[in-house]
Amino acid sequence: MASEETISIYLVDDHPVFRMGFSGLLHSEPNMVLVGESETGRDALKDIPTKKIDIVVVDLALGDMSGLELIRELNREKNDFSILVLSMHDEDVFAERALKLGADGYLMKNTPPVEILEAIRQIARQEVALSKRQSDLMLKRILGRGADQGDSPLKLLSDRELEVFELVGQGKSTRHVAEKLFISIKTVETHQAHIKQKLRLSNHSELMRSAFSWVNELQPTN
Amino acid sequence: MASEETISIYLVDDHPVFRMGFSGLLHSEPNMVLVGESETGRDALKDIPTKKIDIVVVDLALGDMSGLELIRELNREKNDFSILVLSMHDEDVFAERALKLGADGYLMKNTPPVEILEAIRQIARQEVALSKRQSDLMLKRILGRGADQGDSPLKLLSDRELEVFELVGQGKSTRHVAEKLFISIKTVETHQAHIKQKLRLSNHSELMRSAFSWVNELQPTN
DNA sequence: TTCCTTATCGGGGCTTCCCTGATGCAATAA
DNA sequence: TTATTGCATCAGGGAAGCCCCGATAAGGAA
Repeated sequence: MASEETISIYLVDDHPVFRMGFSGLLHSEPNMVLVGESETGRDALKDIPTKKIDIVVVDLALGDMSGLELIRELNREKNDFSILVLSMHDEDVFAERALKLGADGYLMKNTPPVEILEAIRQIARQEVALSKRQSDLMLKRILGRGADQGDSPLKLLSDRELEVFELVGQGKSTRHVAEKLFISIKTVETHQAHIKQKLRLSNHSELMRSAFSWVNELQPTN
Repeated sequence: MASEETISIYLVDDHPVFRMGFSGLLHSEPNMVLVGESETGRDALKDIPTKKIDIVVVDLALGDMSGLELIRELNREKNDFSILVLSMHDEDVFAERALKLGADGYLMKNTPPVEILEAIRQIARQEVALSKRQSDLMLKRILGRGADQGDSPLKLLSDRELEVFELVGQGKSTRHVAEKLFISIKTVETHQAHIKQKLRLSNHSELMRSAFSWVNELQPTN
């Protein structure tokens, strides 16, 4: 618990040059040690259980499997390490998903090294590590409406709004939604406006992106 | 010209940890030296002309501008360095474009370090450096016969169309795309229309969905 | 040269976005 | 009982976007 304790780190990333850089970065830190690394999700799943590890750092693009999948697999069995995602993927899209699957932090790969090290220390203290921007966004979303909805902000939507949201996610136009529901275009527009308010989406593009990714997530084993 | 000669290398990449790894990699090579690096395209365009450089290594995702644009800019004026692209972007989509814009090699970031060093040596010898797979594909195409555009329909898109597609995938409005590219809204609309034709997308919703999933590399657009 | 692709734009009609409203209904709180 | 709140429905109007019809100019290929 004291800051003197050495943090054991395992890296899963399919970019050899990045692994070299990460290794060098940890070498400059006296109380961090890289205890192993692997290039693929499969290797990681074999290797990690054989070691004593505090933090697993994973990329999301792994060649053989998605990093998200790896996180799910790692957390399927009881373990005593934490997970930090270090990826070039848009945090707006993936950070929340990664945390839901059991990650403890999410940083983009262009994050300055000092901040990466700081995030590792945070996670070692059992805290959650996110960029200021992203953590603010999530807090706003979760605290914004009180303890009303525990998990999904979609619970804020009324039945009718959810119907509209789903059709938007299927790529339907405003007109098409109106015809499908036998109501006026103007009414659909109002529903869309309310959805944007409730989900804190600033324009129609964000609404569509949100709806698309929601519709696409209906099948995975959550 | 002889293999004894030292090769001066400049790196443009927006991932600090990757730059560290690359720097370490070159340190292990006696006849290669890293003479400078920058994080953005703008900095690179300022810095590079002030140095004596043999090879510029560039990433395609640069934050402030596209790496393709940087290559075009670098070659706008006469120079005496070669360019190696080192990117995580799909080589099927980008390798040929990069070469046409004046790059001398294209490797994916998950390439083993030895092959990266070998590519640098090849380019220093004025050869072209590509993965075996990619060079075979290009040869086949040039020789007239091959599975031409069977794999990724994105290859059908022109450079400009791909730029627009990417911005759409980032949730940018038509107006915003136009401002970003310094062209008329009408021109952006034309590009969008051509993209829809080439990718067989029937309306703007489908275009957005396709672009979203592509930029996030969830699953390659079928 | 002729043809094709690419990149750039315009007109005009229609649709959608976004804002400010409104109405009626039902459930709940004061 | 009255007031409030949330829900679902709709209108008007200006701005923006979509989608069809074009066009022009540059560059490469046949």
